[in-house]
Amino acid sequence: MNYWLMKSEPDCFGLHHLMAKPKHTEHWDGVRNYQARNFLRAMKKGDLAFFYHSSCAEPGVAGIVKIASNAYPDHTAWNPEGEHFDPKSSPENPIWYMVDVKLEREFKHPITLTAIKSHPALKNMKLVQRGNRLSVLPLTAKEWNTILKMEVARDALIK
DNA sequence: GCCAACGTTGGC
DNA sequence: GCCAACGTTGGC
Repeated sequence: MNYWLMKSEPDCFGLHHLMAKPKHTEHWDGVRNYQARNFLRAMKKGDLAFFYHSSCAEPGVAGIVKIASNAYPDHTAWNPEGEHFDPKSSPENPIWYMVDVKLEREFKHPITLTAIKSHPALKNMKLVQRGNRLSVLPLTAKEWNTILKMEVARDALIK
């Protein structure tokens, strides 16, 4: 079991868009960065990932998704009309990959980037390191559990 | 909208 | 292989 963090802009495809899909499942397409692609290919069906909202008013972890498939070729790279077209990729020689994700649950209260940055146990997270721009990145089990505990603690605080 | 950080491209 | 130019990401 591995843990991941996947970024998306909520205006484009947020957690609620995923919730609206049949079976709360959708493919995670459009990754066009080799390092992020390699992480996608390292994913195994059954892994868990945080759904992270980026480039919005309050960036942070919005919920949890389960990786619902192993990686397979991203066919959106083959559509010349599509936003994510890449002429270098073909069905015979796919460059880009995607996985299916299924929404597990939405956090009652998102864990904001500010909260993540201020937590001492998370200072080595890839997310908060200098110049990080990867849209898919791995988490340690410790980082995963720390964020889960932050959600519980925040919930208790508000009650 | 600004800008820092990074990846990619292409000339040499 | 080097590196300048350019495009993109994403927080602020």
